[in-house]
Amino acid sequence: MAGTKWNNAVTSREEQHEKKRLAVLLAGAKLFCDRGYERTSLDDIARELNITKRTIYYYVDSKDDILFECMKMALKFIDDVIEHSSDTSVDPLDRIRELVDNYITWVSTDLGACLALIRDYGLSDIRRAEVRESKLVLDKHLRDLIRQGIENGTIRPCDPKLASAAIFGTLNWIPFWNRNDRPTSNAELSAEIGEFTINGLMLKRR
Amino acid sequence: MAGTKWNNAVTSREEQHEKKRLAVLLAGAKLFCDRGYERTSLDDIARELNITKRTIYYYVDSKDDILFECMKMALKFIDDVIEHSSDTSVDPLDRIRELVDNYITWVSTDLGACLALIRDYGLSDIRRAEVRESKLVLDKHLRDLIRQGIENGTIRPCDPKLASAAIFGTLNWIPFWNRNDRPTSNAELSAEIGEFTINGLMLKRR
DNA sequence: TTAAAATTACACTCTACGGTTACATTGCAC
DNA sequence: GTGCAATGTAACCGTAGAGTGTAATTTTAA
Repeated sequence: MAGTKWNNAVTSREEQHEKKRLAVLLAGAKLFCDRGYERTSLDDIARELNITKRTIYYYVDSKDDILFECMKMALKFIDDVIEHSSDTSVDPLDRIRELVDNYITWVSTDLGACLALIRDYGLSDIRRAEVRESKLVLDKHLRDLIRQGIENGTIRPCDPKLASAAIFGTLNWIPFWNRNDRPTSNAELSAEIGEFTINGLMLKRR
Repeated sequence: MAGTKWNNAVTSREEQHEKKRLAVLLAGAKLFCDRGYERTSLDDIARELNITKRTIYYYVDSKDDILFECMKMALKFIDDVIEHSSDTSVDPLDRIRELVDNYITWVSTDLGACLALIRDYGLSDIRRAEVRESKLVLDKHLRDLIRQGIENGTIRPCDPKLASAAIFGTLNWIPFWNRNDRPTSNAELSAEIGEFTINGLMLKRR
């Protein structure tokens, strides 16, 4: 029964446990994004998975945990993004472009959207600090790239902090308007939003 | 006593009533923005104003009402913005610039920030539709300006819908990161974010 | 086959909060 | 100085939802 409900291949017990735990977190992420953290009950999540609330507690300790684990997973992606745009032989502007593309793809998933859509009010102070710290790391990274581009001469002189905020604004805003039945494709987002941000940074040739 | 608490000048009863009602709404807006709608209790709002919950109900019918009235007030500003950028003798790009500046100023207030920060989940279907409609009107207006700029030749060819979304992204994101003890000034925001958005739209001369 | 793991059923506690009420009290406006 | 508006006090109700305890049942890896 459980096998069919959770739709898992036959694997070791431990693997299955991890998979099911993940399913709980993902269902949470989806619902949190769709209707907000506070307005999502554990029964909602249970219903989404065709299980009982009690089972959820078999995999996580609390509702807060679900949110926090989602955010932690989402934030782990940041390492990858930074990694992917850290080849110093590539022009900063191109590295920014790649970062933007990766971020667009990520923020279009339920897990990624959590970072933009869900405020961190519900988290404990320590956890909130942890989340904010991770976000700040990425922000710092982008600011650095912008700074390099300015020195480089490819990016117009500007305040890297505010330019970074502007870019993350366009990116984080995507799930606010693009979560619907007929979302704009990532390719299109990348083409238009990507172009917009790069253009916003670029030096005008006169 | 009431006079000191609410800090009102001596005026007619009706005026005072309206003023105090407004104070309730503004206090609500502030707290909703600071800690989220769901996490703000009516007692919180009452405490903020040094009054009792009972008094709040003397001015509004429900918590929902507070949010809705805040949003309605915030959205009324949209008419002004559209009005202010409707002088067809001015270049579309300049009109966009003015719209951006006005929006930055507005979104930096508690009331304006409501529009960006607070999701409309809590509202009834009718009210939510009303809010979304108003937002859409502004969105359409910006898209129009962009379209005109493209025809004009001052704005590079792009999808007006996505360009508009990108711009509102940078703008709406401001209260997400700039609500703190030492916020970046509107002037600076306007200079940097404004420049960024305009630059993002502009045609590059090669 | 079997023991452990996974899941359910379900009743239950506890708390927070929205919303309401009755009544008393204050104080302004005319 | 009287009457109404405004506010306070202090209960109270109802509900929703997080989280728990436990026993029974089903599933499944070994």
